[in-house]
Amino acid sequence: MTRLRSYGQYCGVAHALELVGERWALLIVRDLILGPKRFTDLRLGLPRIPTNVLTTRLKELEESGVVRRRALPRPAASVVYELTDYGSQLENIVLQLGAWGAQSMGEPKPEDILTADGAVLALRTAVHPERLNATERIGYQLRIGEVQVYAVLSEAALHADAGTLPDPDLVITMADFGTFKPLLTRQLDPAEAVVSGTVQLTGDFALLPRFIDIFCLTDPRPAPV
Amino acid sequence: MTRLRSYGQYCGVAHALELVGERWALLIVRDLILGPKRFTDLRLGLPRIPTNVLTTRLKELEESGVVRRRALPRPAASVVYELTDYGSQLENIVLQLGAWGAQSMGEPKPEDILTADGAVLALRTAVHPERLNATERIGYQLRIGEVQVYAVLSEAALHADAGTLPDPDLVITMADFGTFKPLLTRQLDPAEAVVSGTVQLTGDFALLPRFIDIFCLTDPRPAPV
DNA sequence: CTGGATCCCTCACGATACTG
DNA sequence: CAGTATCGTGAGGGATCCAG
Repeated sequence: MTRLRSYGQYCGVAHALELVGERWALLIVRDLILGPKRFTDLRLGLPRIPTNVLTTRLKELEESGVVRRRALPRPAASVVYELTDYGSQLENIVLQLGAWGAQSMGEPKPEDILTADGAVLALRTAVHPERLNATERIGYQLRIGEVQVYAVLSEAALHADAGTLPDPDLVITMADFGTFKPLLTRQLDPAEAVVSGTVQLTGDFALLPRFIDIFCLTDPRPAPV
Repeated sequence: MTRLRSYGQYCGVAHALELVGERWALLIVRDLILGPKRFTDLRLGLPRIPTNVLTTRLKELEESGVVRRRALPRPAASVVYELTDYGSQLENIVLQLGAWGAQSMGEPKPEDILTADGAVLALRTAVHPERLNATERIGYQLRIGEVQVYAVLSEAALHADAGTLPDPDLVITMADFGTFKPLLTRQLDPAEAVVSGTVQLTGDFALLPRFIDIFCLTDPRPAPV
């Protein structure tokens, strides 16, 4: 049933692509990086995926040892999919691939969506950990189109997730999520964006440059671990 | 003609996969990492690829700005494909993907081949640059099945390529290329392999442990640049 | 409501043959 | 050498249906 199409090469890259190179597979891994998810959650994050393809991919990834299927204990009569240890080793590769792809990403097409997971991933990709300092404690709330995500910098670490923060130091709002990437790549000047109303701020305005500094996709980046 | 199937997400990973996520695409990039290649060279390195698919992929990769098609000057009435600067940024990602895939790679199947490029890539992936030292100068010649590749360590850098070396310090020969990966992952004990005849040596035997030490896929690795 | 299974259609892939 | 042409197959896309 699960026929793995071989590339006919004894090569790590070829074998890796046999495991996670099928269409949709790496996007499933991407969504699972942020934590275990149910079938339906994955569907929502991958709006165009046919359910049969999702089923097939999950089976293949499970068989490959990348994903584990786990039944939740009572009372949640449900099932979650999560990355195995082996699958988790893809995390940095997927993030780097995202950073590479983001460079050549233009305006969003009309049918494109931005998920909260996508925004969180973008923050985790873009962050420059070496620029954080231990004494600093900042809470950013982002509203990007419909999605709400937050980023907390404390103890030289980033905590980013979907949802809202109780007392953010700065709320950054943009109606169009097409604004987000130019901001992170410095194609869009923050000050200008605020003046033109493309980006709206609530809170300590002075924390915006710091945000751009910490989350910049184009600055040279020390190698991730 | 070139219809790019969209994933419908405004996300760096999704966009990256639209550029290089099609079947065979990353293997083409992989082969081009080692330098410009002609159409026929690519065919030889990708033994199972249909020529029309290779043509299509090259066009798509060119359109995506990953690959550049360049006509060679006279007298070589020919064409080569090479990575653009943007495409070259995939190098580390592809190597890391190869290291990830190699971990779960079993015995080669009967139809699998090993190309010289594959072996060179494996060496460049497996090398621990931080273990090289500036004073050391070693030339290894490897014969893995039919392929011949060499690795020269000098001035704390690795030079690996297909072909032969004039005066190697150690020649490492293995008839079956299935032996190569277990050696690099320390699943196969070098001393045992030599005693059993799976691996044959000519030259300074004492340089074999050093080889395994420098090229070890499983040891924790400082982040690549 | 979650977690799929089934059906049908289309197009990308794969194999082979052929050409400038 | 560097591709095009042709054609069959099967994986992906999309809608619908079903069991717990």
